[in-house]
Amino acid sequence: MAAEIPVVLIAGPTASGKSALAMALAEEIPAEIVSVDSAQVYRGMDIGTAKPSREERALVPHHLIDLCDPSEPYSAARFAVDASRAIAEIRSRGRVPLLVGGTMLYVRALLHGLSDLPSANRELRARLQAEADAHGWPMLHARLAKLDPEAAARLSPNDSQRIQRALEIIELAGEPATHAYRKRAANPSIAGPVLRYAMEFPERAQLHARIEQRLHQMMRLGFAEEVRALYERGDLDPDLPSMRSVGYRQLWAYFDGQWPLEEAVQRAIFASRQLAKRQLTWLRSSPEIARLDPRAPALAEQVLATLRPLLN
RNA sequence: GGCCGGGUAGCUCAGUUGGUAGAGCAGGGGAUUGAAAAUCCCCGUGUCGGCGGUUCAAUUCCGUCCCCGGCCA
Repeated sequence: MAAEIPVVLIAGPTASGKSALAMALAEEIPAEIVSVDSAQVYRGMDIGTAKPSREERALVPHHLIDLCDPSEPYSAARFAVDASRAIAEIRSRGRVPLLVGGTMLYVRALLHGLSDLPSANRELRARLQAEADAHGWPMLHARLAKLDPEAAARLSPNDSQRIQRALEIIELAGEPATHAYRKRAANPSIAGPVLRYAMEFPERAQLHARIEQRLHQMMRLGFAEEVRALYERGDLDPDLPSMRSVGYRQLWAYFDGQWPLEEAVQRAIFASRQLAKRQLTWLRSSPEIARLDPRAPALAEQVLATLRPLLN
């Protein structure tokens, strides 16, 4: 039965070798890759997101890549829908879905689900942002404290995004966000067995070295030219989710004349390390995810040993 | 060789009218429900270049030496 085909999750911080493992697995079993990556969904953002190459994509079908233009925001909710559909389709072909990526909120949305809440509202957010620009987020936090004391207590007066979202839910749902969460419990978006793995170097320094090497490699491949093309389009701005991505943000500031290229590169490396640290924090709160040492010999075999028996 | 600046946290620097010091960045830890590669919270002991001297007390004043800039020879 198709739904019984296991799904394999390969998570882990940036530059930890997730894609290489996925490709190695796909050589051994009939599989398709589902990207779990909030930046690879954007078209024209290839080098800086370490998007799989054309050759890799010809070898193994990849999903949830190049879904939208950098001018439009994607979201965790859309991901949950898109990913569960992709997983169902792959299973219906009798193949194994490999979920590969480091966007841990997306992993969570898929594995644990999201509550059924109103989606983002562009006009409302613009209005709240304008208020924040005029009076500061602490003022909006104070307003939230009146409408939903519980939510306000959880949030820092400076946590712009979550304050904005909480106020958005209240306005659109007509009730405090805290109540809405309770009434609409989250449900997992995928059924059936899920093998969970995460790539994690035993030493942080090893990851840091790989991150730095990879950023320099991206520069050699023309990362700066890629960002220049986006910068010169004229219709994008640095507040867009796409342009806030690691590397793109720093290179954008370079083209904007804020600092020299060398500094932009150094800052991009810092931002990558900080991203990796946050990804590892997510991972630590998920002990049910098995750890793999990226340098271990015959890595793919370790996973296949568990996976193969489930495929018959 | 002479003169002038500097040598303080991994880096860039502030500061102490003498009572052993603090910011930014980096780094570490945490949170994480439709922007998540985002957003936010917490964490700062380091022979204050070395050695002497003055002093109850020196990173701070004095001497000397070393190192790094700049200018002059």
